[in-house]
Amino acid sequence: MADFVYQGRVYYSPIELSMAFIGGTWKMPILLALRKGPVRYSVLRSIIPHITDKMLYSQLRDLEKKGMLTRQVYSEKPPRVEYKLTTLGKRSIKVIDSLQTFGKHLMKTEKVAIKRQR
Amino acid sequence: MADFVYQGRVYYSPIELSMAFIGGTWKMPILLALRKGPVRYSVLRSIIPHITDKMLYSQLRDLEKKGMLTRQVYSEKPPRVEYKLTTLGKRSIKVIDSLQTFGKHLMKTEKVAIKRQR
DNA sequence: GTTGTTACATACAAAAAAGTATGTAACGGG
DNA sequence: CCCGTTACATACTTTTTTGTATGTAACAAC
Repeated sequence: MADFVYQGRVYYSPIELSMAFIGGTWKMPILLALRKGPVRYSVLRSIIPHITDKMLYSQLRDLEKKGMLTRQVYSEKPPRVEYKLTTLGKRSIKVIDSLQTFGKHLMKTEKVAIKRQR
Repeated sequence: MADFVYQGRVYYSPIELSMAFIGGTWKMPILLALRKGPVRYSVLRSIIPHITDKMLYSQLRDLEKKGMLTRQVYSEKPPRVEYKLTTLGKRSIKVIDSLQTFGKHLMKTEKVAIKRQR
């Protein structure tokens, strides 16, 4: 497989390209949060544990740029903005489900300690 | 989902744990290279494009530590070492296939430019 | 006895990703 | 008129990941 370029970066394989679309700490949690339909910015921030404004904002922009989701602004008094999966974004869900299934299996079989909440 | 700890690191979700096992630039190419059976160190280095000794070595050690593969040493004159998937490693293959399928789809539909070899 | 092969191993530097802190604009409520 | 909410936006720092360069030990071939 020959190397290729996407958005100014070099990739060595289709897998690497995949990871540019759904990899990193926050893209998959964001995509999963949108699987049932459009969700507001503030809701995303509240339902995704630990995420900060900076990461939510920058990952949403990146996912939008890559065609994984669309941003819809409603001109209301307190502004309302909703994010929604595109067809491509929906296609990524089955891949993410596969990763999640594997991760749940690991949690059952590996030495994983539940962390106390505080 | 509560946070949990594995090998001294905190994870927020099963997906993050999955990525610890197969994520990064080199783990998936290595695992795929082993799908048909045991492969020697030198063969891995020659069939995985762009990988360096340092990355191959450190990723093999990490995958071994995580129980994804086993290392078998044959005491021969020029030493021979073979790496082989465990049951867990084999289980990861279907997840990686899913990512690869998604990546191939992206290559067909996104603005991807093939890079000239040199 | 110099070079080559096999399979690592490590020091150090660069690059990429993520986190912290702070700010903004347009309102609305009290 | 000060505070809170919504949805960003940016500067800066820290952490993590990856890459570069170099070295080693045991032979074997020439």
